Amino acid sequence: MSEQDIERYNPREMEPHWQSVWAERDTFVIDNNDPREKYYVLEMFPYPSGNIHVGHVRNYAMGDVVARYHRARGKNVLHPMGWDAFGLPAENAAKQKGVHPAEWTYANIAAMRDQLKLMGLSLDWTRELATCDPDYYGQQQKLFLDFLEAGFVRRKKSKVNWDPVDETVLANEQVIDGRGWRSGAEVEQKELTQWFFTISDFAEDLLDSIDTLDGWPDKVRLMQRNWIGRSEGMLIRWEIVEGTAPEGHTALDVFTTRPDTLFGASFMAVAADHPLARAAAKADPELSAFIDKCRRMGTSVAALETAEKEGYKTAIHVKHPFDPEWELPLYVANFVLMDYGTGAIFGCPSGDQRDLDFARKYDLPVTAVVKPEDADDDFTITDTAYVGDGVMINSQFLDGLSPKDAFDEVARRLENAQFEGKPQGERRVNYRLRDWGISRQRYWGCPIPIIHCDNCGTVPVSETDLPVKLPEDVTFDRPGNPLDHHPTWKHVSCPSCGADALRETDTMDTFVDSSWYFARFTAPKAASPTEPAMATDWLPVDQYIGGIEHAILHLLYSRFFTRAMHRTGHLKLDEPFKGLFTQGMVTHETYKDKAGEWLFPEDVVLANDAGKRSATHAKTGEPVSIGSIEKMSKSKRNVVAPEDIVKTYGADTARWFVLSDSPPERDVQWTDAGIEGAWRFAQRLWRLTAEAAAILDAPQRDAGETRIDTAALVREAHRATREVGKAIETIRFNVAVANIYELANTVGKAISTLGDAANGEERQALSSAIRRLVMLAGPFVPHLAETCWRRLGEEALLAETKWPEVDEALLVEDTVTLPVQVNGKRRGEIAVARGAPQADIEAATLSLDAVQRMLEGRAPKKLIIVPDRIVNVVI
RNA sequence: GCGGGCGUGGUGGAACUGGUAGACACACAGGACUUAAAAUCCUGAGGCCGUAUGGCCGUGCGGGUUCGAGCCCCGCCGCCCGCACCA
Repeated sequence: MSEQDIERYNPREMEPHWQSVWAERDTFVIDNNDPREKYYVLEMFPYPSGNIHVGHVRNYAMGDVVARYHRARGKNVLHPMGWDAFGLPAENAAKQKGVHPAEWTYANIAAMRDQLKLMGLSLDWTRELATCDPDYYGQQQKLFLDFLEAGFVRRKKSKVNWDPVDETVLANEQVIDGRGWRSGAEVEQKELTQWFFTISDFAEDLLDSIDTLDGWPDKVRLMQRNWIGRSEGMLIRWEIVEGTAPEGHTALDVFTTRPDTLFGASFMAVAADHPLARAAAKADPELSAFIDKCRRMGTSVAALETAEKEGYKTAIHVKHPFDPEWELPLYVANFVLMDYGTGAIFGCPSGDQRDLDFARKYDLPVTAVVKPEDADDDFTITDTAYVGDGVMINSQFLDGLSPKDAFDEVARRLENAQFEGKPQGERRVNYRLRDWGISRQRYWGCPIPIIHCDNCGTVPVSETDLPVKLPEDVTFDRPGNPLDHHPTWKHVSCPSCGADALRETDTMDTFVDSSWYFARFTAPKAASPTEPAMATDWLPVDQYIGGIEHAILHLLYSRFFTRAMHRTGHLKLDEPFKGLFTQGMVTHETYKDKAGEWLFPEDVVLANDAGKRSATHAKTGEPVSIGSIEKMSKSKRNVVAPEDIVKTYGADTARWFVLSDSPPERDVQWTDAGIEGAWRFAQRLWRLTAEAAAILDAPQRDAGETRIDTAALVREAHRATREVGKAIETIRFNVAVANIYELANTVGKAISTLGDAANGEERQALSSAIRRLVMLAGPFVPHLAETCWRRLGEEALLAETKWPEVDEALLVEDTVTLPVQVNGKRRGEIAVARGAPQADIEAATLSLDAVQRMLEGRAPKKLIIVPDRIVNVVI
């Protein structure tokens, strides 16, 4: 057959064709009543910025492979797509371009939907949702009200992280290095009344249940554990020496994880915002000034690291729980945090470096209370605190105990001691996890359905009045929240007493929107937040795929939401995501011109001269310096546009490239050579199919000799089927790709040996192998595979065809090649029958030249035979 | 500081449960086809020595366990990530 007979595969023609065929046939629209086993695969939904980037391509290509594979395995697969559509960029666009956030957002969604559709993803678009749609956020308001009623919502005054540029509140986790995660502005402390979800009440369950999430990466589980931050300790009540503290303050509660070091205490310290500090400051201007100074202290890493431990000594003293004569001074200290534990500590300088630094600065006593096992009895602390295990010293009745036993002894005694009608100490588990503040002073978010009435306080909006819709006529010409500036929207009458009242003008953190969308997808048009029966059928999500940047917040919030929705009757499970996969980023080289300006890859011409790479500017011809490989970002201009790639090479090639080579959890580097390699493979798969089809279409060659090892060809096809299936199931797409290549190589060799016709046996083997090759490639390059499938004479759509079975019996070879080692070094190999008797293997081994040479006539000391695996001769 | 991960050819990476290290791909070199180029196909290749049969070395470094270690153990080095004044 000549070259001309095989046209090149043209994705520009075939990709839209198959996409319209799938759409017309509703191939990917699911039927809830389908009795087959259900499988839910979900990729983290995108923010509608207006453009799909290559990272999205990789994320959605992965999900699509999983979806198409499981569909081929005969499952009813839910694979939906939606838009995380609320958020600040829409308001920024409104400010900068004068376009309404809704208009901007929906235009972006339309553009991105078109781009996504180019990729040929097997999505059920009938379930599409956008969080900015009142149909969605109205249901979210319903959830809020149900949570409020169930006690999962609190309103409290709290110090908040205020972003002065965005004029909004940020969650602790949205503050990175003391700066707003979006604006980058230095965050200030401000006190506001805020709405909170009581996620901290769920801390224990959220922590313990991590153990059950065995489909999650260990790394993410660990990150969540650390974030929740459980620590076991004691709450100890210290008596304040009468007359030293302001009226009404008689006790100081302290949380400690080291009650064993109680006899090493030399001072007490409270946070600047501690009620006792505030009370004392009223009569002490100097203390008041110190507290102000603490508040002004930045929260940036630099500020924290350089800030010296400082304290202000108050007149207040407390009594040691085990010795009423022992009085300790109370400091207000800048390193004590108000929102961890009780905001008060006892300082034990010998056992804590911070306390030691503080003690040295203020000349406080340092008593060692734990000495290392092997230290002398006169063990003392100089400039390093001892935090390790050992033996208690200088601690009266605790002397000689281990710290752990000392802990128990202190707990026992203080639990039995009474102070102000309560035990003086109690065992207590403390969590680092704080409640989730959701109030945001923004327009483009879900309104909090609450009305503030002077008579009735905070009144929930009646359910029949939901959704509380965002007003459309808003302006962004001044800073702050447009809802607050709106002339009429916030003025309503109280649902309870009818008096004039005000709407809550804060909207919800956008993390709320993404905390339950996976559940909404199971019944996206339901009149309630979920249809519990549907949700029960589909959830948990079998495979969730997204970026590692959401390892903590989004996933933790979603876990909390699922629990809260369970308790309010919307769901019947606690854990939303059975399988989780966090994929790596897409990176690209960076380029700079002589002036140090970043350059787009398309403006750079690369040259490779015997391994030496150089670059010049495409237009000016001036030299360009090649910089480091970085995550693709607009600021560094090291981006490629998926649309351009799809136009040039087609979606299949892009999909194939982002899934080849690099393990999915690792970063992948985008290179021209890589995408061209993928393009070549696509053409090769098409050519192999066409060549195989030509042989199969040709008249059968008369039964003559069989020129290829047909058994080996079929075996390789089955082996590849097994390996590719295994690799997809374990999300190792690069391994799947390698196995597809191997099969392609084998098929290619067979075709070139066969020429243009084959005998019956050869035809059968070739037909089987090429069909399997196309089927295995299907989830990765669906349009191309569909085209090949048709070329092979198949009538049905590949997308509706079952995954091939693996005949394990075919994979067992009759003879095996055993490597033969001498003293652990490979010296040769023998071919024996599978399961051959030891004696045969021994004989074959000993007759090897290499073995005989090494033995020099001696008998081997030992002969280790691992059946069907390896032989090792020990001399 | 605390916690976790990773380290394999020129490059991305494979390697079952401790059993032939380097699959597969990229880049490279040589060859075929072509007026030429592109495309395609074939061949080669971890390093060192050797014409070759072959030998020695080799998975960050140093030790150890084992018939056998990329994989297990101990001690280092380097890089990456998460958390970080959390009592």
